[in-house]
Amino acid sequence: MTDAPSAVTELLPDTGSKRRQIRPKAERRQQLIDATIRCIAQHGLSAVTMQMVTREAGLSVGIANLHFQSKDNLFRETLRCVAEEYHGGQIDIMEGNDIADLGDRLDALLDFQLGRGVTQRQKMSVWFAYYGEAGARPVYQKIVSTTDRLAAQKLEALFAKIIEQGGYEDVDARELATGYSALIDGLHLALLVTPRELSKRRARSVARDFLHRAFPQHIRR
Amino acid sequence: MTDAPSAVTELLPDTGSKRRQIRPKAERRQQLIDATIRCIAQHGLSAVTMQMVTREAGLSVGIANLHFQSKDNLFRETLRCVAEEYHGGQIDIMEGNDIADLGDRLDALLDFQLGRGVTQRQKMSVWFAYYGEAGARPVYQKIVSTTDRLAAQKLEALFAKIIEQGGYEDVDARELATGYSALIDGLHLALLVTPRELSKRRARSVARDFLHRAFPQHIRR
DNA sequence: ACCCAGAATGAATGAATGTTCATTCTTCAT
DNA sequence: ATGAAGAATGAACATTCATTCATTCTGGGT
Repeated sequence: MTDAPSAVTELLPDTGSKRRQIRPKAERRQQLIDATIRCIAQHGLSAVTMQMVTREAGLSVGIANLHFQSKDNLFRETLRCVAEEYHGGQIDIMEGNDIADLGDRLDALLDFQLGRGVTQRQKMSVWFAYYGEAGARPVYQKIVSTTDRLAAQKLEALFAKIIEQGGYEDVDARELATGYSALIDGLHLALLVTPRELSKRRARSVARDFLHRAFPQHIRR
Repeated sequence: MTDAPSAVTELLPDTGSKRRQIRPKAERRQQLIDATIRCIAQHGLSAVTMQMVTREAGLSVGIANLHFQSKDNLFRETLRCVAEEYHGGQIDIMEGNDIADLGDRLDALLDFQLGRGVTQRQKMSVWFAYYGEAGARPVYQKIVSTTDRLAAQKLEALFAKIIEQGGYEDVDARELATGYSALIDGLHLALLVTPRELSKRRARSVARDFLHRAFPQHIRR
């Protein structure tokens, strides 16, 4: 994210330097996606223009269409990027075996979901901006639901293992996984819309409470 | 859409009649707000135009600015309308004394929140379309949080009464109310974005499960 | 030193959209 | 019947935006 100007390219600190830089396609794409995320967070999806994005990226207007063909496509790819980062992070924690204890693994998941990385206003804004349009745009639904389903399955599997290990009665893994996912989404929403009413600290506490009530042996209050 | 050029203009009663109707201001305002809701649900907030809304309402383009001054204002009023309907409905149930038993009252609340009226795709779409922009638009945040806070207080009070009545230990009313609200929001979101994965029936079941685990004597499985 | 593939630019273009307002029409009190 | 108040209309206007493309520039290969 930090725009380190590639080592010691020039002696001048690049103040207003308009020297044209040629960079590989992949790098420019990421640069534009990052700028799009910042713009959506600051101005809202519906107010974002191509000029805004390219200026934010420090590039010219033409370049967005060069690398993404259209605004629509740029927005789709941005959503895909955010979705993969979020769901990918969850899946890594859930299926990685670097944390042996199941309770600890669940804790790590919660930390990821409500920790610094994900609950930055920027990322949350983007997330819900797209949800807001998803009702009318099947494309967005598809992008999200593809990765979403995989994460949901992993979560259900983790819950099932915990249920088995703890010998919990009257608890359905699928039902609980659905509830937990919804709870996390709802907390993200509250953090975004009414940050005054809910601190991140309390959000974590609320989520832990949910897990504690379901798996008292694994998650302590 | 079918532009029937009224072959028999005068003889038919009013099929495709373009007779100008004059109605009181309040009625037209509601008519435009309803049309706005339908448009947002169908096309997404960012794609809605004034022409779209006024055509949907069966009126001319100029009338929106006559009654709402600007598109921005029309959108604000639409949000206010939806927010008041949702939060008002909840508050009526929670503070009304027509349901004596607290468990039954909670049940009624759940039915309202996940029942026909609220979870219509139309209303949900509008709801989240605004949430999506809320991060960048303080005005929207304010409109929602005003009514939201009141509903949250009522819910907390209801939970507190139930906790007292049931003698539940280790349950904090505020914490639980926050969690329940977040859960409901999250379920709405899931119903909107991945309706294939979650039926309304299962959403209700998930929410009941949450309440059952907290208040086993009041809410049965 | 030279060249050229292709990365980058930004003025120009055309389409779409919010808003205005001169005009038309409806209603109702008189 | 008549007139006035104001509700409703929609063509016109100014603006904004996505997209294009002729041109410029860069860096690596020879």
